[in-house]
Amino acid sequence: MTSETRTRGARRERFDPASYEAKWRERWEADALYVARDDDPREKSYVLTMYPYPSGDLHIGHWYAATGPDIVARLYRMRGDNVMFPMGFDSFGLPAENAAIDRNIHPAIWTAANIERMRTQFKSMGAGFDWSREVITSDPAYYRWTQWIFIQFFNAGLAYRAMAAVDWCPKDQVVLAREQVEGPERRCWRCGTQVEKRDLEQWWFRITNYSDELLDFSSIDYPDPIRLMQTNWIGRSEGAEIDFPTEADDVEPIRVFTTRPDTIFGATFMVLAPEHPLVPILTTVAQRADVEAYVAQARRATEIDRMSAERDKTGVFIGSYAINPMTNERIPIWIADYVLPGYGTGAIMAVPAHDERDFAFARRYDLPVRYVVGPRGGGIPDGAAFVGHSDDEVLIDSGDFTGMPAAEAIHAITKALEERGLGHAAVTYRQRDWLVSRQRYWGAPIPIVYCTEHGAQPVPDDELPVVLPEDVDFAPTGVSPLQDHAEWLATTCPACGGPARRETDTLDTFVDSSWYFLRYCSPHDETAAWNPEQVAAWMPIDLYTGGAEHGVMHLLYFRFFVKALRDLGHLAFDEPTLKLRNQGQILGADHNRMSKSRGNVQAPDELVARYGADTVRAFLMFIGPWDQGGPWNPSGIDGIQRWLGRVWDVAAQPSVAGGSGGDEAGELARALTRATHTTIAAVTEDYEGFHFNTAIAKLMELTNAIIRERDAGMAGSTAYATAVDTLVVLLAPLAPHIAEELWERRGHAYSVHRQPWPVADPGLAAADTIELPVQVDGKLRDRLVVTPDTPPEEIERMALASVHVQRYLRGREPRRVIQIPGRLVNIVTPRD
RNA sequence: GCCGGAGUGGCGGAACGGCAGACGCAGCCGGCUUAAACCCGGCAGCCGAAAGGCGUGGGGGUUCGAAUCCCUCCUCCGGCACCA
Repeated sequence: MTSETRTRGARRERFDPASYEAKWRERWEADALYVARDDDPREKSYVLTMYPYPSGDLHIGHWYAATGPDIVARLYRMRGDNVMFPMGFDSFGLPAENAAIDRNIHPAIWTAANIERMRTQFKSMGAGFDWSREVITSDPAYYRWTQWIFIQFFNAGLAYRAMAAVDWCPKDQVVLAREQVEGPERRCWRCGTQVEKRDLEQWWFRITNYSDELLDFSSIDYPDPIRLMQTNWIGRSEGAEIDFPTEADDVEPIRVFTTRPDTIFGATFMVLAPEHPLVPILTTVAQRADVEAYVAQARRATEIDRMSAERDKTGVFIGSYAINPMTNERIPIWIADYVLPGYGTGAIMAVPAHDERDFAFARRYDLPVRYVVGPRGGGIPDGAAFVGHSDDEVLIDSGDFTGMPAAEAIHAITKALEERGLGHAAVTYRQRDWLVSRQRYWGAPIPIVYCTEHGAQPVPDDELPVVLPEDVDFAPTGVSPLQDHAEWLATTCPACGGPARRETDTLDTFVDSSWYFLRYCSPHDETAAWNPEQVAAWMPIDLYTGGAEHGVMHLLYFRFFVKALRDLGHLAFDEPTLKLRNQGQILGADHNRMSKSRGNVQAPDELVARYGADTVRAFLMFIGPWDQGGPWNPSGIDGIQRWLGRVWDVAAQPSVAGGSGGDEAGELARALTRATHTTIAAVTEDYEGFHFNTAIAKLMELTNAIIRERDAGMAGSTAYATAVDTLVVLLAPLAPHIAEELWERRGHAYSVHRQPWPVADPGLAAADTIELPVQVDGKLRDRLVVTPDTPPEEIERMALASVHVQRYLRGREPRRVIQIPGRLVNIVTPRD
């Protein structure tokens, strides 16, 4: 904590953030300084940071995540944009329900209390959030429209109900979307428990309709890692679907997907997934017992066992044969669990010579391996799978196609099959549809009723929202707690008026967060999910920030929502945000993720009490590149405190321009003006580019320059007054409270946050003289101080005259002299 | 295994292919103080008395010049993982 400061004997008023920070926050709120107005004619700028789950307390990571976009939003605002920077809460979800179970508090009450607390904590950081637009997703006024969107999707066939083997978390007693199961051990993203497979009838969103469009990033600016994650997740593969006839009568052929139709002459057996529908039909009597045992075992095997690439491949011959359509050979049909039922057609042509997995399987069961692709120059590979398929490889032993480059044969063989009606080019994706139903209470009820006569019927719009009943037993049973609520459960069919039963599953909370950014545009509209004019005016988001951990979940889902709602005629743009930036994660001091159970959570409250909000904000932005994050380490916060104390020292008095202090035209004044303008240019660029750490370094340098000039007697000059005022304005986005307080003390009109952003004058930023490094053979040997307009011949003459250079030249003529104008001189010595 | 990102002083980190270590932290010396804290001034990559030499994970390459570009290897972090 700073005590009284002494500067050259003069006592100045203490730098005491506690004396003014709260005062200014109240003033800003009273003046609606950050409230975005729909009728503002200036250019709009929608800046958004991912809203948090109201877990109970803000930790330092929330401050870290929010301060970056707050700085940029404040920059945009000072530049004259009409900025919307809203905040809300992603308030449905399991922790509330678990708290209810553990502590016997209703989820709604627990959630409301947490929101209250976190809102207060958020307000203490002085961020320029527009709280008038706050969205709370567990509010019926919000989830009414989540349900409305579900019904739009249902009516359009984008929401459907289907039985499937799904991931089930035995601890949370709930199904999970595939994206929510993590790592090779298949753990629940929320609690870390290993998931199980269960066959359940669930609700899905048809996100795969948009797989191709989701691969297109041409109109948006996303970080490369996110683009790659999404691209890999969607996993587009081009190849062919090929039909292999079987010997059985009246049985459809086996359709396979392959990316390597060029290897078809090497297909020596077939493998079907154990779940494949043709398995019971094609299994011969002799093999039935073995096959049934294997299928049963595959069903029981956990996802983990089954997916492990390390595990030995197992399978069973089912007794019948298919015909290779190119060679007309009989090839045996096997089942094996390394073929997955959900990808491609759930069946493959096995080409052991050119696929690692098929090779391992063939080895184990002694199946034939036939090489049909090899290096152009000959030399037949042996003893391993040979996977090359470029123009450098050619087909061998492949009938009419022998000798053709493999890359060409992919298309030629596909075409030949197509002409015979046995195949066609095809594309498949790894991405699956999004499983959205959850067997828990604290979520938006799926607005569907079941009628024995009419099946699944959407709840009519005028009956929305389907409100969660309050009096339920939350104990997890594997089915939704709503199933025990007879009164809520019973309803009537919208089609016939007869008795019907409500759907009891609720929606994945990622559904809520897939459209909250739209709600912010017209948060109080009671007649629609959003007002079309206001959405047209504000959307798309100009800058969205958040954690990269949402790369294949939220950041994919919200893109899907916008595209789907566009196709349903509700939106007129293609992407939710034009620009995305990810902040790094602040880890605990122990280098682990902050979590209550680890006890490594750093709360901001005590830091704010000790240092003030501005110091905490500036410190967080100073510790390193914003997109990098890192372990929490408070050493260094005192340095930030000292710096702001020095800023206070130079700026806490009225601004006096043109006073009696120093020579206005002298070198000192020019140097300070130059420093002021180079700082404006650099800080502006750094703020915009999210390089807050270097922006702060440059603000510190300007502060140090100002102090030197003050000590040199320049404090009364116009250049000095301008430098200090500029420093305060440049500081405003980063440290809004101290900037406001100093702005007032310097005698300027409220508010610094409404000041126009300064513009650097390149003429004033230009240096009178430059220091030119002189290298000999690339190593620094001397420096020249010259004016920028010194002719190159003169610079060369001066450089060669340097004693340091001459020592290395030893009287010889230089072989070359390289000049980079304004940057350096490099003298290359002769070779000898 | 595949795909990314990253390795720079005691620490956090700077550096359009052009002065490596900006800006800070911690440290040391000095001033202020009865004293300490705060504050202020200075020093500070490593080796060396100096001249100078060596330095951006290791090795190689391109270049007048490489932390930066290329190849290769090592380590750490993240994502995906039998996807045919």
